[in-house]
Amino acid sequence: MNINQATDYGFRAVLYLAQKDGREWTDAHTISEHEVIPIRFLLKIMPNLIRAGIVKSQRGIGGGYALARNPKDVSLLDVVEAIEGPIYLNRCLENEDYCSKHGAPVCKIHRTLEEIQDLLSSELGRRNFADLLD
Amino acid sequence: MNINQATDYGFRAVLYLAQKDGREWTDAHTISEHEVIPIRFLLKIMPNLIRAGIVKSQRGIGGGYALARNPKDVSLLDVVEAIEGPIYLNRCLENEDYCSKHGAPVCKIHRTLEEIQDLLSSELGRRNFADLLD
DNA sequence: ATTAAAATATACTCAACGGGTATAGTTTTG
DNA sequence: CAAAACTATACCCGTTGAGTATATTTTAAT
Repeated sequence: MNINQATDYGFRAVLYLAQKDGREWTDAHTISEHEVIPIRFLLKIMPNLIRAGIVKSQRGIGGGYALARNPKDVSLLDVVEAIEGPIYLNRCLENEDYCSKHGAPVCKIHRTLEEIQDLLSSELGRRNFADLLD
Repeated sequence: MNINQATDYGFRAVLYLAQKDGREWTDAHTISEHEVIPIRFLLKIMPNLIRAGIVKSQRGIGGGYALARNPKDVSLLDVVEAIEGPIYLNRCLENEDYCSKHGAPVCKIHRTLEEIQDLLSSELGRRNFADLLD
């Protein structure tokens, strides 16, 4: 029950870019050094943030990455979902077929976990990267 | 970011026993059939619940499992922790050494995740198995 | 046009974990 | 003592996590 390392690196990369406030390109090497992230791993993670519209990139000399949106419009949930996909506390909340009692009218455990999952999502959605800037 | 299958089975086994309200022993075979849990896997999971003091067992003819406490005194968190161990949203919340920026005075991301983790724990702690009984 | 600096795409590795199964043993009661 | 139960330990095997390697493409400066 936790976020993975890639997501943790993603948080830190986004926070680092948020400090620049979209003014300039920052290359992977710089992010990697400041945030202590293995560079090849970082380079694999970044495209996920780009596909999610959180970050933009520029190739070639002088290129790098920058935030694509205002820090206050990027939530922790955005980053988690960009890297790990949607959050499901229990796999039966992803697909009912996973429930071995599948067909049982409504599972009380299932519903309770769903409530907690919704709470978790909304809490991650409330925190944005502007709040995280000192 | 989810609970594992063993924990889901654990929830269901405990809920099933809660319905019996500690009055009698229920053997693994019966739980396995009613809750559609592979019996050998169930037999591996149960000792975790026993070590946590949630369930008690009796060997021999007529034996089986029963709740060791009142259903209202068993929370979802109790079962999660019995089977998966403590909840850590991020591994740096388990041990600071996992933070590659280890030594950074205080990480804002770390602190925010901790808040959310505490919320999640308390929410899982609030729901007990008496509530889950129809 | 060429070169160098960047990101991108794809594939690979390797250990750990998830989800189970198998075998052998112990306790209890009849 | 035999049968019914739980217990302990060890194995299996596919997937995921975390990261590395190689080759390619885009871009800007010269």
